[in-house]
Amino acid sequence: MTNTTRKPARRSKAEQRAESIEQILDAAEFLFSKNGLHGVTLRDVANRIGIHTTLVHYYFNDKQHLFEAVFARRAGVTSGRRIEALETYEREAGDSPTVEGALRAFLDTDLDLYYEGGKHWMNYAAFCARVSNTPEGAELMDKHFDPVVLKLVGILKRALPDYSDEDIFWGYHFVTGALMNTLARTGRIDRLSSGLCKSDDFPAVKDRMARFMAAGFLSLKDRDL
Amino acid sequence: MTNTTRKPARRSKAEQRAESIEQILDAAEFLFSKNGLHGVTLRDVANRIGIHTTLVHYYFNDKQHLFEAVFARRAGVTSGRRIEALETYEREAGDSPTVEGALRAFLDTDLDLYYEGGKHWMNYAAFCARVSNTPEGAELMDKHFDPVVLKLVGILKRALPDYSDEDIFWGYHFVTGALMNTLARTGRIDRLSSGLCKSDDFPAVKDRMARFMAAGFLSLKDRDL
DNA sequence: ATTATCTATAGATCTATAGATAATGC
DNA sequence: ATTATCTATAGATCTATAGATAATGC
Repeated sequence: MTNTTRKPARRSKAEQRAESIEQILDAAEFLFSKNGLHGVTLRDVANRIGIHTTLVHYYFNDKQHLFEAVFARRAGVTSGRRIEALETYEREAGDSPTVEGALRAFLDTDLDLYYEGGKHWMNYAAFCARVSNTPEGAELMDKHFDPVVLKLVGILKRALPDYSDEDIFWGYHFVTGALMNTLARTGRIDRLSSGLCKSDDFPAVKDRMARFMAAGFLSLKDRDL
Repeated sequence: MTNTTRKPARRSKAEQRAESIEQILDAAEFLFSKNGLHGVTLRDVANRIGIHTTLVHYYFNDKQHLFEAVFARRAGVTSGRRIEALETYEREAGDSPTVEGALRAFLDTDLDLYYEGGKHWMNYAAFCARVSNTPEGAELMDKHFDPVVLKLVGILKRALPDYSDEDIFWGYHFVTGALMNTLARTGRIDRLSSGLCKSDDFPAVKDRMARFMAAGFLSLKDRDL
């Protein structure tokens, strides 16, 4: 076996730095997804990858910064992909976008990303869901995801021109709740259904979710209240 | 002013015990709803009501027991009320229950309880939502809420006799996600909608939710996948 | 010379327990 | 006599920092 078939034993400092940072972020992402900001110590993170606690400080200063770095690392990818999918759909649909079309661009694109992205992306999904209803997570959700959500809302308004803004926003509120419950993968649906449904089965969710939610939106027409 | 118009200055030991326990549970409920199990210290709880930390130990042994006591205190009430509402609906609907009717018994009954129950019930709602996707909360959800959920699922199956169990359970999964997002009252919908919608506005949710979700269930008929 | 990593440790905080004090209950 | 509450404190753990060590980079 020649030397060319294996990685060089020596890594440049830049590579070493990048690798350490990624390892720390991966470990933190997993642990935060399970236990939240306060349920994870810097020691937990360091122990998980066999480094010293102080190295986490060296790279991230403190726990809050580490938390925000975990959130930010993948936020741009999911947000960017969905914005792109929504813009593509808008062009295709022309003057007559539908609720289901917009929701497919928004939801299916994201579910695919996590499901096809492997373990780390699934951890990130759980992380987002876990922290979405915490004080720490709330402002990060606003900061990173407001643009893509408002893009979706804009298309929904065009698809439902006679709807009030309140109806659109409350509909989105239901959609995001259902999505977060999916991303969290708590195993509750598995236990409730005696194993018939699996929390990890994002394709099963994708098969149903956009259609389900689109019908929900349409049902709000002519509410007699 | 005579003595009969005011409460007696002396409380019996039983009263004193009950009052201290309630105060501790109220404080813990509020703090856990904001920061979760790990984000709250026993000192935080004690300080909030001006007692010594050790008194929390005296009544609840440790933090985990306090947490479970907070969960359990009101779980029976919400579960019982909804089971009763579902049974009443079943009797009224006879052989032809509807999805929307079942969901109204399940959702509206609960939203009313929190909204009309005042501050403490709203805190409990946020507490449940906050911990529903945590390892600590998951098993408590199972333990306390499985019966009422399975009751709802049973009626939904009768309302949708040609549906697969998977479709029913995934539909419930969407419903509970949207409900938890409502109970959490994170303020995100407020900010997204520039104040048009309010997280606290449970009547607005009640006006839309059962109808929205019922239409979602009905849309899953004849899925071509 | 610079930077990645580790050693040692200070200082703060948290949980939990033992035992004292003060009130109620019989 | 019993029980609600407080005082004092042990022991564990956590964050954060200062400074040493070992590797890469020029």
